[in-house]
Amino acid sequence: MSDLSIGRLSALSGVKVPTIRYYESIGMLDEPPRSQGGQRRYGSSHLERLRFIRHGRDLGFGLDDLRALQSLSARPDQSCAEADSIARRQLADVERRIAGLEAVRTELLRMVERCSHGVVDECRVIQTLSDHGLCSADHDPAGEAPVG
Amino acid sequence: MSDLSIGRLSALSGVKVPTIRYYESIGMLDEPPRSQGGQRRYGSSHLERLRFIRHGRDLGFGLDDLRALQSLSARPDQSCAEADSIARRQLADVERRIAGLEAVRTELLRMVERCSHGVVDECRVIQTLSDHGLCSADHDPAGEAPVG
DNA sequence: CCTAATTGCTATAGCGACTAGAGGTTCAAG
DNA sequence: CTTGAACCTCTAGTCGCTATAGCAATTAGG
Repeated sequence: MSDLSIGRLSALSGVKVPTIRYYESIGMLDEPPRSQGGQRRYGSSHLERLRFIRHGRDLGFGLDDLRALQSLSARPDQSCAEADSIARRQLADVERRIAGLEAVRTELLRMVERCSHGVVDECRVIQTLSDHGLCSADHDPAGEAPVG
Repeated sequence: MSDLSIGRLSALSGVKVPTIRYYESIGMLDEPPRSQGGQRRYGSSHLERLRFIRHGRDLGFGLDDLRALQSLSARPDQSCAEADSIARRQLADVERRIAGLEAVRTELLRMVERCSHGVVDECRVIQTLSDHGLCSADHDPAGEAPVG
């Protein structure tokens, strides 16, 4: 119990102050005790939890997944099959997004390489956007999500 | 002027009906004339515009970028330098996101490969999330955005 | 002990790019 | 002329924050 202010918790966890309060508001993080003046005072368990969340977010997990993983880790005797399946699902999603982005990258490269740097009328960038038929690869639905 | 209903326009462009109305509401797409009963009736210029938007969105461009590119293409005599720079910026962004996702993929692979499929207490998936120190690579801020 | 700067508080609204739902109206085929 | 699919508007919700406003508490220096 290290009695951290929200600012120190933020610095130690790498999670921004408003984000910490947001996590509390949606039930991702336990409400901490308060100082006499009403300011939040955190302990080491909060820091651990926030680091877990931060790391999971960096890996692209959604908050719902992290909630599920968190509640699993509170029951250490259970099978980790569910954790495994969440992680595999996330892996598949990341691989799908990479594949989509690779196709997009290829087409963007073609666009900028062929741009003759002349006038808009002959601009490959705009021509290509106007006519999907000019594309080679398929770069259709790929996927999106946070990655940072 | 082919007098398309919003449903036919949607089918021909690959953009969903509510999305077409949304584009109109934010000024991405001109307001079409209406039938006597008040239903939207589109012409071929709307179809072209929507295909342009759709293709650009597939490539990850934001609506603001597409607005800029669209207004450039309305002035065909100008230099395409700005179009080129928008496309290059988008390319750089895509490459940054790919790099981030590759790092994430590597770590997710490590997680699931090392999972012994036992109990949660020994689960690599949860252990890894709990302790960033177990990671090899950096998989920090990478980037996010739609990818199509 | 006093003050000033920093940090904290709540509450609300906004971001991007849609998506979903309710509850009603118009259109086109038969 | 009926029927049912497609259309209409409007509002609210999604996800994961981020920003702003207008205060109150804490803390470091003198």
